[in-house]
Amino acid sequence: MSRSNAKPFVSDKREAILRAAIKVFAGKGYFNSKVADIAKEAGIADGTVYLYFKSKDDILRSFFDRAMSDFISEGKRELAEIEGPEDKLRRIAQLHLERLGADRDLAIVFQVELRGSTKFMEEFSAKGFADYLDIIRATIAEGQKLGVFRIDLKPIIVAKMLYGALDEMVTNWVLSHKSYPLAPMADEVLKVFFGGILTK
Amino acid sequence: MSRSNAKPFVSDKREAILRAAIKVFAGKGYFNSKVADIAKEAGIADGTVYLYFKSKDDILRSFFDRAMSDFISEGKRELAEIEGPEDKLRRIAQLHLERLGADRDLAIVFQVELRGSTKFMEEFSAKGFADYLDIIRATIAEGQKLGVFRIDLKPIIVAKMLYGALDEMVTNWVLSHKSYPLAPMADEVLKVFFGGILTK
Amino acid sequence: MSRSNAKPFVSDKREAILRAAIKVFAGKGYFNSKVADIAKEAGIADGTVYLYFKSKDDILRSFFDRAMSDFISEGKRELAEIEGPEDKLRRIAQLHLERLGADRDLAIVFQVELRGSTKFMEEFSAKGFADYLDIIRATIAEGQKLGVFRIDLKPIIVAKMLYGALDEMVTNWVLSHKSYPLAPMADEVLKVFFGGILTK
Amino acid sequence: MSRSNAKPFVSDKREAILRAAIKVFAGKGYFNSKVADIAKEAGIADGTVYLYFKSKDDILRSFFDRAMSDFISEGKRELAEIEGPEDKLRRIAQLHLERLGADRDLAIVFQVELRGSTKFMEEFSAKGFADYLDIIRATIAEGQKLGVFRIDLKPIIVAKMLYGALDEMVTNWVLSHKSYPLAPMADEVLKVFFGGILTK
DNA sequence: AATGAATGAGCATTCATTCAT
DNA sequence: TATGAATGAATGCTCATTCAT
Repeated sequence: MSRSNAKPFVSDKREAILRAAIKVFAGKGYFNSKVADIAKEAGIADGTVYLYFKSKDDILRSFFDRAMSDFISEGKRELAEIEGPEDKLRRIAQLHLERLGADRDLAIVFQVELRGSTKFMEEFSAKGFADYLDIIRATIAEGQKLGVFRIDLKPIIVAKMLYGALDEMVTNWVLSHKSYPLAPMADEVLKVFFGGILTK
Repeated sequence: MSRSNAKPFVSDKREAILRAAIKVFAGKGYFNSKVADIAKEAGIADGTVYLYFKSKDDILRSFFDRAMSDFISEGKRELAEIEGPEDKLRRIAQLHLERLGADRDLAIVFQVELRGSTKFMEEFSAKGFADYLDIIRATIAEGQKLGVFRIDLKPIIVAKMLYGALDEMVTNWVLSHKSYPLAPMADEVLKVFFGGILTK
Repeated sequence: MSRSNAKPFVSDKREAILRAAIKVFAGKGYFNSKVADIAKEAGIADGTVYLYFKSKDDILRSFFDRAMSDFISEGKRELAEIEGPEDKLRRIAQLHLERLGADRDLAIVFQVELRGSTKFMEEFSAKGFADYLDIIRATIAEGQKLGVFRIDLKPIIVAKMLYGALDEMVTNWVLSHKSYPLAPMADEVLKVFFGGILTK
Repeated sequence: MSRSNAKPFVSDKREAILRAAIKVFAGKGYFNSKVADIAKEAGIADGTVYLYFKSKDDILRSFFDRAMSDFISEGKRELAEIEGPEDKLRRIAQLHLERLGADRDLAIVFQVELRGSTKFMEEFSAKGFADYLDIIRATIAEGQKLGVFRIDLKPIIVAKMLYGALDEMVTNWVLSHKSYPLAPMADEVLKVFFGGILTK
């Protein structure tokens, strides 16, 4: 019962293009990348790209959609097994930095290329990104209800803070010419996030 | 006592181009903006742009250089008059959000357009941005020495956290279709930053 | 026995562009010719030109390279079958004028457009042109060795003289609004060249 | 009786522009030279050029007109004092090479820049150049009438030959990276021109 | 006469996308 | 499906020329 006649290869080439695109976008930037560069990197002809994607735009969009929904579903699965809101936030932060820290090209595209136009940004923040932020927000609200987190804070703002802090760690890591592991920074961030910086 | 012999108009046109460019960049994105758009917005001929700037690139760069150095020098001036590190950080956060919250076009360019290419990003983060982050870091280190801030935190990471949190507030504000004042969020951020989110 | 599997069309378009370019350059001058003019003359899209040539410059250069090497190899082939140096020079002069006299556009580009910038001139004189002049020089030196030509003359100067004389015939012919056959002038030139103008 | 209020300064600046233009044209070619380059070389403002010349074109044209008429009137003056056609031709050849050999910039413009477009070429050959060629032709015809030159040669063709030979000497000298005196080549050319290259 | 800031038409080249094979 | 040659719209920048001062 071979699977070789099944449909898995359709997406194999789509996958290859996507991977090639990330590499190319990460290397020279979205606007400076040519479709021909992507095709060459993927080892296919220029025209073939258009059998799998509507446009250059569509590649970036598709990449984001998939990466984000992967990330979110993976996150939800992991979070389902965790009890306390504090541990949940910890896991979110760790996942965030682990995932991006494991693939520099992906991180570059997320932190830099995806931000390069209001058009993309608005579209993205309207999509998966809002979902992501909402998971954090809900966890914080849950913690407040349980009395674990301060009740005088607006959950959405706190969520943005955490996201912003993590995001900045990634951006700095991506732009830094030094090479250091990203994931461990999650704990540093959480130390402040949970306890504040004041001595008392 | 006429001012007519002064030479105030030399930079007037340069200024006009810069303002027009920010407006145009904010509206359609750097890569989608044509030099002709900027010229028309500034009410001058296309070629005139090149009497004041070397290239389209140079306009964005010049804008950033000036905005950043203005911001930093203004910040240093204000901070010089403030005593405690806690108040200093508070003022930094307020200035950050006041300044960007007062000019949406400027904010859009800072939050979105300036991030759109590793080339710009690396150049920018190497310049004024690093100075800015360093001011925050130094203030935190100062607070640690004075015993106001926890000594078990790495100042540079804490600085990035604060910056990242503020940055995220601005980005959300810029992309949001709702219209709300940005500056007040400084206090919300600081509440968490100073005190953490845990109840105890 | 179909030719449909042959690959004869690869250079057909390149050839067409080259021909179109010569016609356009001859008509309005290299600097006044637009790439779009060439494309239209060749019946292709503007961008297609760049599939076959690196730049507008490259078209002129390619034209010269090919014309010159064709000319030289044809000349060498013909000369190989000729015995005496006198007859060789005669054949060179005839070929020179026949070839250019047969294609006015080609002649215009050679006599006028190719001379329009020291950049081109230096490049061209460094290439095929020097080879051409050297063939004449060698033939003259050979004649001197055989005692057919005067020994008190410097071969390289005599070669330049002959070339210059022929060149001037072509230039005059190209610029003249009258239409007369160019080739017959070879004999006129040679009459003087061989015998001098003095009566004794 | 001072001449300082007379009109000589009008042409002083015109003269300066012309000189500057020759230098600039010789250095970078007519099409690559900017009017601003010429103005700077002449030490005046860009706009001032247009007080003395209608256009960039007009500068080149004016230069040629003046140089050519100077050359011809000087030639006629000198020739008037010479008796035999043989000596006349010798003097013409010497003057030709002396004049151009004495001013490399002028030579470059004459040999290279002036040839760069059929437009210029046709105009020039219609003007002073035809006069120049006619002086040579007339001298040859005169020599034929006097029995000094062979009667079986067409004077106009012989004139073009001499001109072409001299022209080639100048072009080679201009393009050569070696530095040698040009004027002495006149005698070399004439040796062939008068006596032919055959031993008998 | 002289200036030089301003103009704006002009153009080589690129590259996302198409389509005949 | 896959190809890659062909397309042609799009644009940053230059520079001859003008003109208010």
